[in-house]
Amino acid sequence: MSPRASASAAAETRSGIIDAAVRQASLEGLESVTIGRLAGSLEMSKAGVIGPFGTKERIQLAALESAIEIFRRKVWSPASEAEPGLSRLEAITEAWLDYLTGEVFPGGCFLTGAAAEFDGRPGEVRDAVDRTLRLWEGVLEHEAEVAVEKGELPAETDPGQIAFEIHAIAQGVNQARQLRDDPRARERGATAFRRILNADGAVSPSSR
Amino acid sequence: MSPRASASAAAETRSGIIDAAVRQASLEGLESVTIGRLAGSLEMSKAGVIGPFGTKERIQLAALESAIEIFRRKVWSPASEAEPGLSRLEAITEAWLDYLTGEVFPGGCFLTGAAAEFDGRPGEVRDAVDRTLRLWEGVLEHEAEVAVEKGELPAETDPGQIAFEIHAIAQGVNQARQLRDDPRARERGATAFRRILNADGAVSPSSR
DNA sequence: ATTAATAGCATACGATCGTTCGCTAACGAT
DNA sequence: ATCGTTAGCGAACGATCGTATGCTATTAAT
Repeated sequence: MSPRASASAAAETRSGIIDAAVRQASLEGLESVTIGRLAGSLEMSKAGVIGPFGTKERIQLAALESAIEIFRRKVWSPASEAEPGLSRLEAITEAWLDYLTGEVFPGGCFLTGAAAEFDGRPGEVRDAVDRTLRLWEGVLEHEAEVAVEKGELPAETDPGQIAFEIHAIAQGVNQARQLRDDPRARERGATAFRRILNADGAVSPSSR
Repeated sequence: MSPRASASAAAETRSGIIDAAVRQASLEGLESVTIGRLAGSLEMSKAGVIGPFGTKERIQLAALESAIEIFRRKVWSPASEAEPGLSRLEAITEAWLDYLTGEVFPGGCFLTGAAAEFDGRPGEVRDAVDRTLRLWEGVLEHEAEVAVEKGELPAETDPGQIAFEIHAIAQGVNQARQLRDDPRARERGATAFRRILNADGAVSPSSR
């Protein structure tokens, strides 16, 4: 059924298309990615672009998946090496700020953009974005839970609230950086994160 | 030069088009507003739709302006009756939560959506969004300043930081509500606002 | 050397995009 | 009653959209 020999020739084409789609979507949104413009920027025919995917929506889904993978590599991977709990949360927020204020995507956080773009439309893209953000906020909540269990955050802390606030601040940093090119965006985010994670009355001030 | 007699016949048509554009844009974004679909939903011809504006971009700008006016009426107006300073900030956050979790726009906060949609494109729409959000954050910052002067917030408070965090939380509430239909969105936002405005060590606990 | 499979191209399709053009009704002023 | 003004329509334009179809090279296996 599967001629599994060399998947490299076509696979490179495929990932080239995805990369171009991610770049285009990061700036103008996933809906504005166009087969014709992809073909132009890749110097291919339109048929050659849509061929490996079959449908524009599947190109969008592949681009989204690729952007998620980049997020995971840039934010989760470095933080996953920290101790679970508060220090991992701190590592996440730091890596997240790097990601948001760095040059990862030319047009800002891909997920945030896709969330805003598709929150009013039904479809697979919207569902995928929803699933991903739910999962990520679940990760944040879990780490906050661990931090509470370890006594690194006050016992009465609501982990879901921590997750919500961290995620909201990240959205604020992204907007400040992308729309206003605010150079203080990173510092503002860092301060807010500190305020969220150093809740007054933390039990053991022996952080680390 | 101006036959200023009755501007009502055409003006009603114009505002009907704008209303339809706002509705459409709130769900699918300003770029996805289409002359043809506007004409369909209004049972008019395409020429009749674009006529009063001349250009699609001017329809977008008019829709944006209308949405800004709605925001002002729903959020700023009620809050402007409160005392400047902390109580006005509290009134703003409360009205903002009403606005975000109510039925004002079918597709969530128009400004936030437009900001995400246009932060990667040049043009007048982007500039207008930028100007508006800057202005609004300036209002928040000013009220925080007054609150500091009045001793309602600690003297070392950074008003810009307060404005940034409030705005970020609003973005988080909007996403939680629109993408995830999270019923706790409002409560999460309210809790976060409380945390931001009740900074530990507030000087005069005689709030009002 | 021949064959089978595959990558990608050229072309074309119907739909829809934003915009333009001329026309027709209706209306207000004289 | 006539005439200018104007709101809005019908139709058409070139461009571009997503997608389908067949073909031509190239490659891998026999």
